[in-house]
Amino acid sequence: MKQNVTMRDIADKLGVSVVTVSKAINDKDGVSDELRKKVKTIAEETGYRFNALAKSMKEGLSYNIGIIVSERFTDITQTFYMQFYQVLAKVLDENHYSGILHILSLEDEDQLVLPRIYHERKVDAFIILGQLDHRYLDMFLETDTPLVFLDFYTDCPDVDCVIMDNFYGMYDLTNYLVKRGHQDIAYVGNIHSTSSILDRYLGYYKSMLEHGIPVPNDYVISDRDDQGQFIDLQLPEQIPTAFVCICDQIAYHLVTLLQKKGYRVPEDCSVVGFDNGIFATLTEPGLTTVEVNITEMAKSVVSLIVKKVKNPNISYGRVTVKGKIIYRNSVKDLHNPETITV
Amino acid sequence: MKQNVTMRDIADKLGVSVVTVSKAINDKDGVSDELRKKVKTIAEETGYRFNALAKSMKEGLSYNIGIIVSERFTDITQTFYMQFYQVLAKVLDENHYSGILHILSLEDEDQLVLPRIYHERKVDAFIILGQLDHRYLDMFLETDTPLVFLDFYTDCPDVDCVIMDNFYGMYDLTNYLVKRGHQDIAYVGNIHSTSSILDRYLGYYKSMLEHGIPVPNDYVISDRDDQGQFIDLQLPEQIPTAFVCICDQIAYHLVTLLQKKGYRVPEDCSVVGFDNGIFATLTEPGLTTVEVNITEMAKSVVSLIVKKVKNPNISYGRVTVKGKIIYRNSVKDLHNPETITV
DNA sequence: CTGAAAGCGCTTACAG
DNA sequence: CTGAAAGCGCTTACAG
Repeated sequence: MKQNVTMRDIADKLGVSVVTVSKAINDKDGVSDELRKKVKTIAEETGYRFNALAKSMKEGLSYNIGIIVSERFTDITQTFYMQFYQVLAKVLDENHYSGILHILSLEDEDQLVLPRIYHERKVDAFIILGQLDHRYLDMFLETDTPLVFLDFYTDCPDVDCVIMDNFYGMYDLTNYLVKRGHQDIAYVGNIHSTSSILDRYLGYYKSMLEHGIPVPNDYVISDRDDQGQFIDLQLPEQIPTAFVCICDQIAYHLVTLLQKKGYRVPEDCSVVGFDNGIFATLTEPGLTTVEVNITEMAKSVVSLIVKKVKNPNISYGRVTVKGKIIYRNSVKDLHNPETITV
Repeated sequence: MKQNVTMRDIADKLGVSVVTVSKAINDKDGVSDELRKKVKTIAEETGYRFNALAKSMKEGLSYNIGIIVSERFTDITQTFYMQFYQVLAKVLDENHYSGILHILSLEDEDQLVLPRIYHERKVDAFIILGQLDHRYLDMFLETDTPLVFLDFYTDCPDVDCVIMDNFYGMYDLTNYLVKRGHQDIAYVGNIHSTSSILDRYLGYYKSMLEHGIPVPNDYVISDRDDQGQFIDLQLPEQIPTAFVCICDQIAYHLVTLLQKKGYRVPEDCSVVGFDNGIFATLTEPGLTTVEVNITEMAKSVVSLIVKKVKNPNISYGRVTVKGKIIYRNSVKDLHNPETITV
């Protein structure tokens, strides 16, 4: 088999032009079916592989999308964004694009260094997965590159981003607890850490307001300091009947803590999480939680990106994707204390 | 700022040729320092970005590497390979390459469908991360693409692969237990599941043989069936003083199981894992385990790949990377029963 | 030190 | 339906 078979080779073999071969291979008009078939047969026989680079060169499009994730989100316990990346890779592939992951180091983020794949035009657009420093984002937005933020947003409504519907997700989850008879519901999470987390809090708060349930000060429990480091949880004197947690990981810690103190979950106290990640399955019982619809978000963001590559001037703004409650056994039904299930 | 600044634009602005601009930008000989400086200044001012595609076109190299991971290894609890991918992306970037992840679906693996990035020549070589079906591997090896296997190997010694030194890793870990006075050591893992796991078993077995310690039949406990599905662990009638586990995940399950049955770890029974992944930190106490040196493996594999792209005919065979024992508190020192630490 | 020519493998727009 | 010409943005090899 020859090393690098090109359209030229096929053309020569058939005594036609490369233009014709190109049309045949790409299923374009302007070739007879007969010739097309011949071309394809020869292509098959010679082991011809299309050279996407050459096409890219001509079009000025690489059909690659850069995906930027801060180093901060990649430690061993934070697997969520890598899970996300994986789905993105699949969805991009289905759309004939490839994803190139760029882990942004803390130094580069601070020094406002753009990735090499930007400087070398290796990608047509970027997806920024997870919050970055404002200065970095602002700088990035100044470039002419199509950009979509994924799983976070900024205060500028024109910037395109795809986010989970945190607000209604948590609202629905809290309503679920109320329907199960809970009135004493505490909230665990630092509401000042990210916009998503604040939105979740507001969803909880809306449900509480609507049901006329008071939220005492010590019922809003911080889980991390403003630098994002986890801190010890300060439980209220009187343990509530239910805890709503910002994410599964902190719910996992809470369940462990409660069990250590001798409380049974959900018999003595119900706990719900958010994300439906690995931590939701590690507690005993498993956590009732809200599943982030990663696949749907990936599809949205890819469809936005593809459109933006073609027309960089359109703005789509904030796109929201619904979550879904996953019912496990961490919630007690106070109306029917015997049954723990849904 | 002009949309697409090219070397042509810079050349025109300076009244020189593109050849000169090219040399200046790429720090090649044949331009005066003075001119070079001018070129770089203009490049900066105009927001010129190098077009890697054009270079690739000329050289016939994309500077992309495909990384193939089976869908099988990407579920929510298996974060190891994504962790690996992340490090690969960094190391590739340092070497001026980019990584393109391809999640291989079970169907494509079964139907022997090669990835799109292969057919479109979007990558110069492939890293196959994690065991695939033999038929698929054989087919892949038949193509002219440079290929390196990562974290597994086959029985063919010529095929390049980078693997963790499972044998000596487990050998050292078992020796450590023996030095701490353990004589009653069981093994948890299905030795028929992968070559790595078999090697780990053999490392354990070598240590036992060397120390003249017998291994009763019920001391080799399977953790999964031959399809890779986890099964319930069949503990021996008499609980040994220590368990050696194939991986942290199964060690985590074992610790949970033992604790449920009322055994304390490590007071009543010591447990060690392998991988130093997320599960090693989720037990109480944390697991003593062997750390797979992901960074070192990534560096090895990238260096191999880069060499193979330049010279596809060289074969490097099996390259082994040493692991490292991470000491936590899951092992009791039988010689000094008071102290649990190292 | 500087640059004209040729070419990487394809596609587009146009002519026949 | 078929194809000659031009070009995408660079680099290499060679001439001056």
